[in-house]
Parts: sequence; structure tokens; C-alpha cells
Amino acid sequence: MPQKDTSTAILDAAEQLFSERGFAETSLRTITSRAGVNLAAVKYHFGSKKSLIHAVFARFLSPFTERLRQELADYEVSLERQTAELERLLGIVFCTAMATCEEQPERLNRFTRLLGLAYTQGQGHIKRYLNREYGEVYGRFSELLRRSMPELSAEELFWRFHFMLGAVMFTFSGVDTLKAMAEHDVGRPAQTSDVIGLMLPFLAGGMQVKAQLPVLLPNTEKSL
Amino acid sequence: MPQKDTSTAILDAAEQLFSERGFAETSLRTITSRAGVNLAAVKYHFGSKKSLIHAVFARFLSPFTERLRQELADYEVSLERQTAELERLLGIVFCTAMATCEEQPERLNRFTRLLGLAYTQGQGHIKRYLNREYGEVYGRFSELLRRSMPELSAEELFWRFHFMLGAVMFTFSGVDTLKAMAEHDVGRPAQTSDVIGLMLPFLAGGMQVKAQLPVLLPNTEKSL
DNA sequence: GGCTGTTTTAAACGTATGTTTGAAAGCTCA
DNA sequence: TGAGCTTTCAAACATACGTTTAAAACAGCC
Repeated sequence: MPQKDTSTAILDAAEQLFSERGFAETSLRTITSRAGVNLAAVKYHFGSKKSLIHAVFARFLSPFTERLRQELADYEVSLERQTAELERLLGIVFCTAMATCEEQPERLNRFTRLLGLAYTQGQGHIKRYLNREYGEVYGRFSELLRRSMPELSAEELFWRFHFMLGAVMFTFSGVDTLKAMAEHDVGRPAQTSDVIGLMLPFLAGGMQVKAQLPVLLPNTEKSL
Repeated sequence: MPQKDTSTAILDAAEQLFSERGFAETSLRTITSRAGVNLAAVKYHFGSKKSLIHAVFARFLSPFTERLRQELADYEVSLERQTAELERLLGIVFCTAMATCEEQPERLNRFTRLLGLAYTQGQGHIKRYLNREYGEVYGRFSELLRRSMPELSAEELFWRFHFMLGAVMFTFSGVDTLKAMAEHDVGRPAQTSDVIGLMLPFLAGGMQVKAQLPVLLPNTEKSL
């Protein structure tokens, strides 16, 4: 393969540019010129910008969710022998994600950032697409999560899950900037697996902390 | 005041629309038509779209950082009598934010979402503006944070701080959607102060968890 | 070689955007 | 009232975008 075929050249450029600038801020002209192909190739191979965005997600998420479905199924049968454990469940997700792009580790950053953008930076069609296409695996995971924290109320679990999601998304969204800042501030370069290693205890610690008296804020007086 | 003056009408519409759709996705025509003013009024009162964005941030952040600077100074002198405590420090930030917009509590959501967008959805000029204008107070806070967790290494503190930031930003970014989901899933409607009350223990728990052996992920084998 | 279907190309189309203009309208104060 | 300044307004400008077109280039196969 002396040079990439047109579709993957477009997908590669789009994936990188979308993750750097967002969807609306990235024009098809920028993508095709970066990919070294004609503008109309997007229409020919994908149909429209919307479909291109979906294809970018699908190229990562389809292999990922396929692997994850299997891993979760294995984990589920293993629960008959041993007890559910939060860090193991989270580790499975991270490991599966890293394994999905093990030949290009930087894709994991790009991809988590894309997911974060899809969640925060609207364009409802992306969320609809993701939910329609990959909602089932998500449901399986969140059921296993619930089982791993049976003492937590549904409400607390819901919110803590999204706190966790936020920490992950936001961190990976800016992970390149953050790595640079960390190297500047702390001196030591960081790898993605290092960051995950630091993140897992944080997440597990936050998820598993025992609920405290939540009446702390209502009075917005000058001071606490 | 029978009707808002033009500048604040524009700022109100811009703040809301930016926080709903992002900066690039919101046109000046949408803003001015929502505000009920002429398109050219943006140029007249603010100069350009960039300056309008900066003004939206300034209208919230200037009063907020002024209050926060004072609160942090008070906290700092109180440290001579009592020991630093993480939850108290975080509580100060949340309380100051809520107090800054106590007559319009929904502005807090909008605003945290705007900050999150500024961080994730590039447009470098926003980050530069925020850092130039409000970087000093941020520095004070992060120094106090460091003092409240003296046992943590600089590296761990750095990363955990950004995990925390992510949980906050992401949650508020989608807090309206999340509240609706929570009400649907759990049945009970949630207020912003409730969410903060649930978030504080999570954050403190994650920040304060004792570091574990971080060598858990490096092998990206099929399973753990 | 010549035909057929696939892929690439340059150019144009229509639309939406941020910006700018110059005149009209409103306001203040003498 | 009328002059001087501020504010609004409708209209236009230049640019960038996603999309579409139709012809050219290419591929595989008889």
C-alpha cells in the first residue's frame, strides 16, 4: 500500500482535525486539503459532513464496543465466582480502549476528546447517532457498574457516574496540553497509561466514598 | 427600567445561546434577533464577535473573581488559627460562585458550561483572554489547594486537580440534560445545590484517597 | 483496443456568516 | 427650537462554507 486510500485519508484527517478544533470549526476544505484529496471526495465516499462525522466515530467505536461487549460478558460470568469490584470493571473499560488502538496510542486521546465534544458541544445528531448505534453496550456497562456498588442509592450512583465521566472526558480532552503543563510544572514527562494509573484511584475513591451530610451549601451566606 | 438596554440585552442573549450551542455555532444574527436589537449593534457596542465573547465572560467573572479574591484572603488568615481543609476550600469556591448569581441561579450552570466550552472547544483567544485577565486569582486558589493537601506529590496534585476540574465542568456543562435524566431515572427533581452537595464528597474523596500502586495498566493484554 | 463502471477533478451554486456603511432617529442641553 | 452627540437601522460587502455538477481520468475485463 504505497499511499492510503482516499476514504481512510479523509477519515484520518477528519479525526485529527475534529478532535483539535471541534466539528463546526473544521471545514471540509481543511480536511480534504490536509488529506491531499479533492473536496468532492467527501460527498462521493461519505455523502455529507454529518455522515463523515458518524463514520469517524464508527471507525473507532465499532471495534471498541465489539471487544468491550465480549470483555463485559467474560466479566459477568466471572462474577459467579468472585465478587464485583469497581476498579476491575473500570480497568476493563480502559484496557479495552487502549487495546483497540494499541498500534496508535495517541488515537485514544483523540477519541475520548471526540466523545467529550459530542457530549458538550451539541450538534444533537451526533448524540442521537451514538445512542442509536452503541447504546446497548453502554446499558450493559452501567448495569454492571450498579452491581459493583450495591450500597449506593440510584440517585447517588447516577450523579457519581457522571462526575466520573466528566473527569475522564475532560482529562483526555486536554490531555496533550495537560501533559505539556505537567512536564513543565513537575518536570517528568507523562504517558497516557501513567495518567490512567493516576486516574483510577481518584475515580474509585470518589465513587466509593461514603455519602456525607449533603446539607452544606443551601445557605449562600458570605462565608461558610 | 421598562426594557433592558441594548448592551445587556445582547449580553443576555449571547450568554444563553453561547452556552447552549457553543461559540462558533451561534451567529450574531441569532443573538441580535433573540435580543430584539439590530445586527450592527454588536459592532457598535462591542466591536466584534470576539470582543462580545470576552464581554460575556467578563460580566460574570469580574464580580466573581473579586469576591473570590476576598474570600480566599479571609480563608488564608483563618489558616493561622485552624488547619487547612480541602472541603472548606472547595466549598468557598462553590459558595462564591452561587452567591455571585444568587438572583439568577441558572446563570451558574450556564457559566460553568461556558468555561468548559472555552477549555475544550478551542478558539485559543478565549483561553488567552481568561488567563491574562483572571490568571492571578486562579494561582492563589491553586496555592491554597496545594497547602490543603501537603502530603500529595506535585504530580499527583496536578493531575487530581484536573480530574476534579473535569468532573465539575462536565457536570455543569450538561447539568440541565442530566437533571432531566435524573428526574426520569430516579424520579426526584434535583436542584443545583443538591448536585453540588453530591459532588463535594465525590471530589474530596477522589482528591484525598491514598495513592495506590499505579502499575496496573501498562500491559494491554486481552484482559486484566 | 474498447467498453463499463468506478473514482477523481475543477468549477460553480446557493446560502450563511462577520463586518461595514451611511443615513435616519433619538436624546441632551443651551 | 436647533445644534451636537449618541444610538439605531436597513442595506450591502466580502468571504467562507457545504453541496452539486458534469466532464475527465482511471481501473478491470472481454
